[in-house]
Amino acid sequence: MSEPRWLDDLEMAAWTSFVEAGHRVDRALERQLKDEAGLSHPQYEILVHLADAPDGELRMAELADRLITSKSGITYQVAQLEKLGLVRRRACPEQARGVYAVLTDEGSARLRGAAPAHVARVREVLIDVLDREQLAVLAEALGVVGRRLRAHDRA
Amino acid sequence: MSEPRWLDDLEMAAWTSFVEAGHRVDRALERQLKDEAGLSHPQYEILVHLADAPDGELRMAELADRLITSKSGITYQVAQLEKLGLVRRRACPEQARGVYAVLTDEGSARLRGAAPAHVARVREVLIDVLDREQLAVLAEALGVVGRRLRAHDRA
DNA sequence: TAGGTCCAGTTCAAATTTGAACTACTTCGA
DNA sequence: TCGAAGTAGTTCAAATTTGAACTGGACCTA
Repeated sequence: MSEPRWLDDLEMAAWTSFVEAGHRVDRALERQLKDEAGLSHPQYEILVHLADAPDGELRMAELADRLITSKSGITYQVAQLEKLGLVRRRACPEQARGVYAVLTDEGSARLRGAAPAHVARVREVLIDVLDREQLAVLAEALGVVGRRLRAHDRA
Repeated sequence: MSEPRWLDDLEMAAWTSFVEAGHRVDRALERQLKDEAGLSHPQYEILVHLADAPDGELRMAELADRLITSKSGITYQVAQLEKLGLVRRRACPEQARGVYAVLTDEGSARLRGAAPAHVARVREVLIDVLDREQLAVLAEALGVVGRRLRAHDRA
């Protein structure tokens, strides 16, 4: 290991802000969803990604990749959502070992009901606090960071 | 609930980038610390905050606030670190019910050993990917987001 | 077509995290 | 000086998360 290059003041400020904001926003939304929709954040995210997908269905591995969590975590959370009747499993017709998670009508309704309050909170804690220029830089800068790691994670 | 104001393209891009980057960076650092230092991210963070504090000690509640986690979570992780000999508990002399977590010499040494590789990874995944202007906007924008929520959390 | 290697998901045990009691001390206010 | 409310941490059970092993097919390749 060579000489470490420590972070200067600006770098440190960017780093700590990023970490703190990430954690606090997470917690705020976790609470909001639990209180107002009775869903955990991972559960809500699963519903969102399914709703976005064509036919409201996605393979388990695809879900794990999008939620940035482990395969077993997805198995568990999809099982929870299945108990709630919000998601259904469907064997993949071609790939024998494949499984689709499918959004049910009830899941879709639940998501529609939960979304407005969730979006309102997202605005309140993040979006509406920033101006357009800041949003643009965030989108661009963190977009690059995310894509680099995503590519690396898949490799 | 009034009409929800949905997110426009820019807002949505900022939001999803923020969430994805947050999760992926977290995971990358989690792995790095576990592999190269044998510490979990929360454990590492505790050591960092203690090292920053005067006399290397902090009250349990103060740690919980800085790590943005629950009180019981701190009790648990400090217990883990105590088993490893990296942290020690000390009764607070004045407030009878108070407890300090204190960084031990061994904890301090472990942190010094772990820091260079950790910083290198932080640079690799986030800092060195961005230019100075982007870092400045990140620090400013997310700084505001974090401080607002921190104030709210304490209230 | 036998044997090897991947793959997609699941299962399992262990570690962690959470919130809700609970414990004991402190601090007020009457 | 009594008792009600607060504080600071801990404990506990339940929920979640993780990685490692496992399962059963699919896909080579000789």
